[in-house]
Amino acid sequence: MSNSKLYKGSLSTIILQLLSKEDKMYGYEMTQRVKELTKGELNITEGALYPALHKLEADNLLEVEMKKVDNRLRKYYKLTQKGATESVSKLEELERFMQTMNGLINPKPSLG
Amino acid sequence: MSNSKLYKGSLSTIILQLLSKEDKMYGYEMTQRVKELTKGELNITEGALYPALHKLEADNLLEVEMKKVDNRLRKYYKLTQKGATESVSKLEELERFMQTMNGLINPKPSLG
DNA sequence: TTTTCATACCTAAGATAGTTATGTATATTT
DNA sequence: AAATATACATAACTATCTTAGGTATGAAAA
Repeated sequence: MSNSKLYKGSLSTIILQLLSKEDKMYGYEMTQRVKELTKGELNITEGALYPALHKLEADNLLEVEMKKVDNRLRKYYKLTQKGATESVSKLEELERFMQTMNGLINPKPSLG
Repeated sequence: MSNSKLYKGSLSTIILQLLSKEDKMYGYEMTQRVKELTKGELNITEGALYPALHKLEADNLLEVEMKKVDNRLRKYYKLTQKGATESVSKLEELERFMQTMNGLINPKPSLG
């Protein structure tokens, strides 16, 4: 995924975020999209991605549609209603996380 | 630690960051400091903290000094030279991570 | 033409970093 | 006297990832 351990725990957030911007995507496409959006900084491994997709589907956040393209099978994922809601709260969670970490590395001096 | 899984992988960064601002701290003090700095958003559990401190010490990033205060034992940790260097690179890593995540949730439209 | 690379899915073993629960001990507060 | 705060610690469990493999098709390079 990356040499940095900070990405641990962020994969489902990333997937939901991708799908909130794009109606439907398939797994391999997500790895490529993330690679280009992050200029190679983040490479999602398939061993992490596919289990994560299956879990999101099992949790009813994603639904699947199979499609055959060029004689090759693709599994397109899209957000369910529940998934759309979750993607919003995951985004808020991420923003809260970043604010919190910022407050830790750059503490405001207490007034007084 | 927090209900959010995003903090997973950030603990050593946080510890090093605390110690780059404060000459020496002991474990319990770190949990309290983080709690106040994050207004309760982040509570470091002892089950996570102590093993993390031991690992940082084993990796030669921290050194220990025992002190008896009020008849209670405290283990004060401070950065080694190596730890000071590492705290800087961990900080850069965190900032890169946040930039990357920001680029994912708020992609710049490609020019053209 | 055969091998390699890209596309496209998948799982399983192992590593790692947490949680939850528990233990010890002293000091303070209720 | 009992509960809470201080201060350390470990152990069983869980979740998420890495590493390493597997299947299969199509395109490019050797």
